[in-house]
Parts: sequence; structure tokens; C-alpha cells
Amino acid sequence: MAANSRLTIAVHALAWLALAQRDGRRQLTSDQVAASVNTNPVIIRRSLGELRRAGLVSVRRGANPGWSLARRPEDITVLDVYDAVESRPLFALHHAEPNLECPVGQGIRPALQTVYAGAEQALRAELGDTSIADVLHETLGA
Amino acid sequence: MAANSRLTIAVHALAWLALAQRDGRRQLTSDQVAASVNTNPVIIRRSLGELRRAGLVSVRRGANPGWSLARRPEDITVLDVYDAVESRPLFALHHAEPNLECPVGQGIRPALQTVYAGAEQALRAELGDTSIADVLHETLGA
DNA sequence: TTCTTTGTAACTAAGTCTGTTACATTAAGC
DNA sequence: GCTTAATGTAACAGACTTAGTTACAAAGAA
Repeated sequence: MAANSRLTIAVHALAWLALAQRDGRRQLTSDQVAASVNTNPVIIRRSLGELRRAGLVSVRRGANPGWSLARRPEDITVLDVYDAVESRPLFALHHAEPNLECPVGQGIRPALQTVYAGAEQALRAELGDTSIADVLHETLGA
Repeated sequence: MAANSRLTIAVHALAWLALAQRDGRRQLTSDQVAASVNTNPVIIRRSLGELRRAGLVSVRRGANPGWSLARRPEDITVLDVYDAVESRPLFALHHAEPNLECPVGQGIRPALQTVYAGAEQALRAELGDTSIADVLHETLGA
């Protein structure tokens, strides 16, 4: 069960909010979002809570409660969502410090960091090129 | 402890093999590699075993045993290593099938797959641009 | 004040990753 | 053939991640 579907859940929730908004529904409760994603409402609250802290959605409490987008769907990229829900780096360095008396152990960490930074940058650039509006369009259109 | 350092360990091992080879040592045992990476020899055997199945290293048993590169360091890319040691995709889709009666739940999976495929492709292109020779050069040079 | 939902804590269950011990298997060299 | 040192693997422990669930205090529009 430990596969990482947090980005999937968050993007799904946002696309559903975007569609609901387009159809005139002002907000959705976490129960309504959970029904589309097919998971527990608490999972949705946790995910949308992270998106709220990132400024991507806002929440209304009291009467007529629920979640709504804080920006236009075309102004939210998948990269924004990724940054909001994924905190850990793609690749980790050594758990234990490598042997500094070996020339490789001594210099490899900055070399690897350079490689990993380039790879993450490429990934981020690609994710930044797709918006929630794009995802919704592809979801409905294809 | 569950952070993913498999790529780090594998690249480190290969860089160390490349350097040893350049210095005239024909092969290294998993104990010797483990001493540089600072981990258990079994971890190294598991990692190098995957690289062997991918055709990146070869192993010699019996007398004078140990591991050596099966290709020149400039002909092994970090992408080759990534493919050898990382089997799981970067992002997972929903654990449970989304609600197919919701238009978003119905169409979002192929839309997400497109986004994820593009991101992985960008990552792979970047990893494919760096060889073990490059990593070793940066490790020793900088 | 009411009333529905959010926000969160606490817990379970499943899975990943590193590290460790133990041991059968391998094969080059004598 | 025998010897011998290292490989290949199984089995397990321990720390951590993630999804899912229950329960309940806090919020806040009407």
C-alpha cells in the first residue's frame, strides 16, 4: 500500500473542484470530493489542507461549507500541487557518511547532488508546463 | 530509514570500480566496495547483482574474485543505473478505482498518465546525459 | 444558538528500505 | 580433485511511509 499516490489524489480533487465551479457549484465538501476519488474523507481533508496552506484552495466553514479553488484552474500548475504535497526529495544520498579516506567517498556527494538537482529540475519544468485546466480538459475531452 | 538511496549506492559503487580499474586494480570485492560506501557488504552484493543482470558489471568468482565494469565508464549512464535499480514508477495512480460515474473520476487516469509519462521522460533524458565517467570526473575534480 | 463540516489526533495495516546473520554455492588456482 | 575465499540468497529485525478508519473538539455562517 506504500505507493505514493498523493499527487494523484490532490490533482484529482482540484480537477473536480474546477469542474464543479465551472458548472456553478460554489464549493464541495470533503465527502463529495472523496466520493469521486473513492477514498476516505479524512484523506481528502489532509490533502486539501496542504493545498490550502499553499494557497491553492480555500475552505468555507459553518453553513454551506466546503472547498473551492483559490485561483483560476489555468493558474494552478501540477508543479504547484507537487510542491504542496511532496516534501521529500526524489533521491536520497547515503544514509551513513561515506568513507572520506576513499577519494570516491570523499567527493561523490556533491557530484551526486548536481546530478539529482538537474534531474529534479527537468521533472519540475515538465510539471510546471501543465495546469489543472489542462488536466481537466484532457480528462473530459479525450 | 525508508528513504531511497539505491541509486546513490549503485552510482557510488560504479564510480569506485571505475577509479580502481583506472588505477590498475582489476576487480574489487563487495567488502572493498562496502568500505567506501560505508554500508554492509550484502547491500553491495544486492545492488551490484542488479547491475550485473542489467549488463553493467561482471563478477569473477573462485580465486581473485570481485566485481568489475562490463563497459567503459563513459558508456554507462546514470539512466542505465536508474533503470537497473529502480523498478517502481515515480507517481502512483489511485489505489482504488475512482468513481466512474463522476466525469472526472471517469477520465482522469489517462490524463494523469500523460502528465506522469512526460515528467518521467524529462527526468530520464536528464539522467541519460550523465555518465559514470562524468560522475567520477566531478567527484575527483571539484 | 444551531448544525454541519472541518481539522486533527490516534491507531491499524500493509508495504518499503536498510542493515544483519547465516549458509549453501561457486570456481580459480594449486 | 581439493582448498578456500567470496558470491548469491534467504530470513529476519527495525525504522519509516502511506492509506485508511474512528472519534471528537473547533469553527463559523445563518
